[in-house]
Amino acid sequence: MSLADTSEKTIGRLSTYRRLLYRSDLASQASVYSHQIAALSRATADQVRRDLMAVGYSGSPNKGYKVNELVQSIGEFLDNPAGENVCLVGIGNLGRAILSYFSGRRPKLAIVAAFDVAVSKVNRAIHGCRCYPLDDLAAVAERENIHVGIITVPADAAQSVAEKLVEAGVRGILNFAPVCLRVPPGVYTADFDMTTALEKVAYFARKMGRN
Amino acid sequence: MSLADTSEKTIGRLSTYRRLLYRSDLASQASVYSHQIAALSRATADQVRRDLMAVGYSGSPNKGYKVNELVQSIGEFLDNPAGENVCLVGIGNLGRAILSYFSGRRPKLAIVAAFDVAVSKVNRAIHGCRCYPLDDLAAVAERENIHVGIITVPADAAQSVAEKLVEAGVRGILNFAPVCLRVPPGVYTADFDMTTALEKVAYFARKMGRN
DNA sequence: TGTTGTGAATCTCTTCACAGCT
DNA sequence: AGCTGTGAAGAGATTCACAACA
Repeated sequence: MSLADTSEKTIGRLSTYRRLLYRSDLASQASVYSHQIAALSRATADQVRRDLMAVGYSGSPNKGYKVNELVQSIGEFLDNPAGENVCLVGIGNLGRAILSYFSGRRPKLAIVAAFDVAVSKVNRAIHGCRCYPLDDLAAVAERENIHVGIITVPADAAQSVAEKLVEAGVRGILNFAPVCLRVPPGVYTADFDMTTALEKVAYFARKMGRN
Repeated sequence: MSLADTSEKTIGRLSTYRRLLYRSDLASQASVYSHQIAALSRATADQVRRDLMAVGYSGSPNKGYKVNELVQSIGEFLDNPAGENVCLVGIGNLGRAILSYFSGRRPKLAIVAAFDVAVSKVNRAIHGCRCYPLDDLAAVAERENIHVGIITVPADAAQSVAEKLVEAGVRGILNFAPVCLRVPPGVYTADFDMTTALEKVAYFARKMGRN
């Protein structure tokens, strides 16, 4: 339980290490070295060890880290022990794809409600997730104890949805709309824009060709 | 046309500035100050000016930047003047959502082909994009002059798809599968994992609540 | 006065280097 | 010998501060 803040980059990498450990053939081994984790991810062995300092789990020299203990320690560091209920606003193509992606995947980080303004899209279940009218957001968020939200509405609706989420008690927002949300202090926002991601890839693909 | 490398972060922000300028009410104004761009994005005015140094477009003191010229200069810096054709591999829920997202949006950065191994999904058009069997990738990539790819296949197929893309001449990959791709030097890869993105938001949402 | 463009300082993150362990 | 954990150095990104300008 370190008191120092952990950087966004480290948190992202810890999440990645855990996920890669689940899947890889290393999961069947009893123990793993930092350089093996590095080989799976985009990190160096140094960086892996540095990141693991934050979680406070120590490996042993010459034996490395016990895989199951390491995964559990990362979980204790990253996850809310009580679980985290998430909602999604905007049941379009992307919203549905995300519901499908998370469906039944992680009980401790589950999308438990989806919202939309369109009457035709609500009052049913999509990929196991209940859909409600946007007007019910505050009530459902309180009832279901939701503190994290995903925004997949069009750009011009995103800011207004963000404000409704904050008012409903949401403290963290993952935003896929192509705007930068303005939220009060105490609320964390991550913007992910598909166009920017693709433009970056196209730019560096072209630049690397030059050398 | 600066010879110095520009950082990934700056490229991402330049893409963001341009996108925000398109949409905001600033687009109708003749000129814009760095602090106005900063207010739309998550950057500071200092950072905006520093980033714009890379594109080589100069504003004028007391009048700022001419919006149309600025947008055009960023375009000349970021975009391939010949345009960039993109393909997508993996026609699942997420793949279809991405096809829909980019459909008709940017002629210079268009998804012109989609691929899947499932026979039932190919030989038709989705959101205006032609779908082919994965085996046709090399032929179609050459014919359509494709050098950027998007991966939306399951985790265990992603590495193999990445290798096929590279062999077909792709130099940049945007990967949505939850693995870190191994690609040869000269190929640029960006991994975006939805679970990691959401876990980061949940983590910081919880931490901020403490203070 | 209020802005741009940019050197210099600061802050953050990564990598190096190595002591200590098994 | 080969690993972990970590102080210290180095690299990279951001912010400060201010000259030049309109």
